Amino acid sequence: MTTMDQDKLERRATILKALAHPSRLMMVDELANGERCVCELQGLVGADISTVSKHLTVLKKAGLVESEKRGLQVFYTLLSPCVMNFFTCVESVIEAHKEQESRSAT
Amino acid sequence: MTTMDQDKLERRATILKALAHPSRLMMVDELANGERCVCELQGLVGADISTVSKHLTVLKKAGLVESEKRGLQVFYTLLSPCVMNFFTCVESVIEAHKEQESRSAT
DNA sequence: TGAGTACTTGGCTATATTGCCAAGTAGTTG
DNA sequence: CAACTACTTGGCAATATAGCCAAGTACTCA
Repeated sequence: MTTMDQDKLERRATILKALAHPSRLMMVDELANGERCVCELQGLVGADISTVSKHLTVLKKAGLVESEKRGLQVFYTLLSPCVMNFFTCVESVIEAHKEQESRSAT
Repeated sequence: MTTMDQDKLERRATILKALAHPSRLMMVDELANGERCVCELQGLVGADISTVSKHLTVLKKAGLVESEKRGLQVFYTLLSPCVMNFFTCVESVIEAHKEQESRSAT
């Protein structure tokens, strides 16, 4: 088959969508350095704890993180550090786009 | 700085968001094989041509593709084939998530 | 057990995204 | 120039996402 399965595309899109938010990117970046509790991530992104919790649910549903409750705290772990490799490419897109824009502005 | 610049996170999110749609993923996948006109991409995704055009605008604004008009047709080109590398990681997330789900269902 | 902490969920509003149709633009060709 | 093709844009309705507050759950510890 030349075209890709609709189901497969949707699952891929779900994962990319989960990453496609500034706060969630910030949390993923932080989790790349090791597990963090929700309160630590809240301190980082500076939103309501319920908002942070919902963002983490999005990441979890996508299969990007897992959580473990220990005592009063819930610790989140990044399951797929390979997503960090995305950013080299993403940055190159940003750089190329900047150049492109300044060229067209000329 | 330990936390990342808000602006940088937003630009990253914009690029990931641009990719985070089944139809756009399908188009990017197709464009990885070379430039395509809008009509070819329409045939692929099977939506209204205006819908396809708007999806392409999203990809273009993110800096992922560029367009060139030649005669009556507009040809789109993938500017950053490195995004194709994302999918190896994305697939591993999907696989790991499946296992995780079947484990927790036990 | 009762108060407190850490987190999740429900409910709501505001905003963004998606996709269609209709209308407009740009290039081609008789 | 008129009709046609390929595409883009405007406008709208349906749906999804984001974020806050309030309420609920789970665990701890005096």
